[in-house]
Amino acid sequence: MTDQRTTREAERESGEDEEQETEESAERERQQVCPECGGSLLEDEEHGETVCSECGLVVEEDGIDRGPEWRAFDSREQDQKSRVGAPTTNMMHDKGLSTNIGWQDKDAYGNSLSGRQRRKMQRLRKWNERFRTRNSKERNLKQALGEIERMASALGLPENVRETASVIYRRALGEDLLPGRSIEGVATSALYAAARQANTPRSLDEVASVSRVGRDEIARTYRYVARELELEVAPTDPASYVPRFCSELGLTEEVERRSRELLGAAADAGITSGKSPVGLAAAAVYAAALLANERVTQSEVSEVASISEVTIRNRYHEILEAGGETGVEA
DNA sequence: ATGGTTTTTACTGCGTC
DNA sequence: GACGCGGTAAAAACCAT
Repeated sequence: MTDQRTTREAERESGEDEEQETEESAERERQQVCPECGGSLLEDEEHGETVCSECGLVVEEDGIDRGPEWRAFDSREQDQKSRVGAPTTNMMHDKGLSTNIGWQDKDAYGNSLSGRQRRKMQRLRKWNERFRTRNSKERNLKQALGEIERMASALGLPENVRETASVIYRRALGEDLLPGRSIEGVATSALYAAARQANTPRSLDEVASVSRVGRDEIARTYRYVARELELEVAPTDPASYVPRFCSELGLTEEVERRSRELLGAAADAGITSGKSPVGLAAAAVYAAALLANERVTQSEVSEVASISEVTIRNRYHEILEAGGETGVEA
């Protein structure tokens, strides 16, 4: 120990080269000795640091945490997140490999069971049945979650939306809302609802464009699911479309801010009710860009908002009228 | 199913680059 | 002359009843 320190210090004084330095630090790490005071080092796995027990010097940060990188809150999530799950469970149900417990309370020799044994078998039967039915739902769920994942990524929706969509889907599954409806349709509806709830809405058309089912079915299923699950989905706030439109059109924050002002003024003037939120947002963005002298054409806006130019024209006249009276002017 | 409202489609005229 | 914009009429879509 003392020898090592002295030789190291000697090296340092005699002008070390780079290679020697890195080699030396690697050695230090291996030997678990603090470079400052020579005390022994402790690994703090939770913070991913290696710390000196004597002087508290942090030798190494961002170490490798060898624990799981996720947490599972229930068994379903554990299944979903596990990276070692065998695919055989998927096949079991279909291949008839699952266990069946006979209903006769007889043992292998045909003798009747004692009351104690009978009760035990009843419990086993119950749980076996629970797990079996759960398995079929599980497979259903996997497919749906895959779809949600795919569509969310195609629509550029963030993690939390996928999370919410999954939760909604599971609830639908749990409440037996699936029979008579396609997995696709319900999955899409869940995603649509989740996007709205997270204030990053996508229009029905946008959602339909990445889904395997048509818009009408999505709308129908969505209504049904939303009603059955009593999802509280507030009418979409037009302002929640603004950031996306602005960024897709390459407009500045200034435009974004003004768009919100205009929408606020329009809401106060009471001209927003009954109008499509997308149309209002698109019109506000267009108007705001005009006021801020940033060049955008109506057709460009209609493109990103997937709304007709006519609607933009109609709305933005109304908006400017309302905005002008409320003090937002050019 | 129906009627009222909103949005879309399609077309036309006007001004500008 | 193409393009952006505005307006209009009729059709389609939407929504509550």
